[in-house]
Amino acid sequence: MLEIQRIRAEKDALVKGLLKRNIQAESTLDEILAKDVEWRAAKTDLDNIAAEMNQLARSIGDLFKTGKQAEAASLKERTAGLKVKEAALKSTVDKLEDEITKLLYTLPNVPNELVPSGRDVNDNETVYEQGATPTFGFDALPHWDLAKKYNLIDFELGVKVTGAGFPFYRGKGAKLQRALIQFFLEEASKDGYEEIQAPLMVNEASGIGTGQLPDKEGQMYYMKEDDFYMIPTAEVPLTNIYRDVILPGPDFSIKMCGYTPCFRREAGSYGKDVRGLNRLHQFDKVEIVRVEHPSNTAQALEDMMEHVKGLLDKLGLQFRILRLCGGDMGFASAMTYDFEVYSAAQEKWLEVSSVSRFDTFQANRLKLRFKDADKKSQLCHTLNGSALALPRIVAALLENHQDENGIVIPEALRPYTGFDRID
RNA sequence: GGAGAGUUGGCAGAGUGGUCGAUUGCGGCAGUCUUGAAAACUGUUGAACCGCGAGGUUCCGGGGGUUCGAAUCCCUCACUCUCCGCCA
Repeated sequence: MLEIQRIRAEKDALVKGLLKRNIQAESTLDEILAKDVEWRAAKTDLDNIAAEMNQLARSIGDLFKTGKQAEAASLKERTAGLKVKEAALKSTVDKLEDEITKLLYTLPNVPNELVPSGRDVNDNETVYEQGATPTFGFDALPHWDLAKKYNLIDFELGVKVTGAGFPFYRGKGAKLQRALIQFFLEEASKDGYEEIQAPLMVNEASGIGTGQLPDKEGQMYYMKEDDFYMIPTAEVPLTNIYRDVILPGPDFSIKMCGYTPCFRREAGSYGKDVRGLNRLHQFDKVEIVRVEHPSNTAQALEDMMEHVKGLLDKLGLQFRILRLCGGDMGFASAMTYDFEVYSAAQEKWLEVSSVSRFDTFQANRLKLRFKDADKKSQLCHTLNGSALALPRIVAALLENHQDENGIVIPEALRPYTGFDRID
């Protein structure tokens, strides 16, 4: 959520920035500012009346103590009128606050200056590419065929036991999952991220903190009896560790990582995009999350990119990095890099990681602050990224490392799998 | 699931209707002393909002109520702890 102070101070810049998302925000911002002026006026009046009432109450107390009942009674009468006024102003103030907050919730984050304007995936900027498309002397199979052929993943069994999008991984398929998780976690640890095991369900306040709520509750599985939400990503519990936290000083850099299954309802998805591992309701992911001083955010984002690059490099996958255009970025992001691996058999790019900086957008909701050198509270910056999401990595590994008799496990992964081939 | 007890500032913990945003201790910060540190002593130390400022307002788990006045009384919800039951 954008800060009201920022809208007061730099409305024009925000309008310009949001244009990159193809959002005409001027009228909304003007409406917010108009309500803000109204709110401040009403708030001042309310405060003054409250001050007057406090004063009267004190006087009445004194009069009672000194036995001047009659005078006290006459003062009491004066408070009656004030009470009515106070109630009216209070409801005006509350209403305005509510309206302003609702409007603020509708506004996405303002893109960083590096973000290109644009409408959709076609306007994304490729900033890096590595690796070559593998060539096969035979008909390369898509991963769902490979998974069946080598008995790695059973989608139909998942449908029987739960439903579509909840596959079973078996044998070497299951071991490969476990190896990847272990590999990703170890690599993150080497880069200084603290490993954390987090709850897989969160409460409503946490959902609001990271921006899943309100509005996007349809994307999360919900436990009605207990009012819990299944996490769609480890970002939610990890970032919410720092909800309502004020860090004591300006010198901090918090790096966390965690493996969790992720649960997504994916309402509205359909067609070939959901084939095989491309889109699941439950999948595994290692997430990296950072809380940074605003002056360190740009560097932190670059560090995270390098980390993810290292992972894909070690897995021997062809990949590219895109800087997303305004229209393709997530709601809370100020800048996002997407990592895509090339799926040789499907002949298309698959998104395997998304690394984003949110600046103060999440921190404002979370009330995550630090004390600067002047002991003043300032909002922290948050960042996060997948490092990495498993399903599409598995898809790419199977497809790109296949030969006629099986699948070759990349060197870096062998210490974790304990085998070098699937066949 | 049953019964009971709680929820107060970074932590511990007072406070049962009137200058209480809150005694005190610990912790933090600053200073005195010291070559330096520790100890001791002194001072200081919650957050948000409005205001150029002076200052004002709000917050004692959340919400509502009683009252001139609520941390304190009432209602309600949430959460935590203890004991019993069940159980990985």
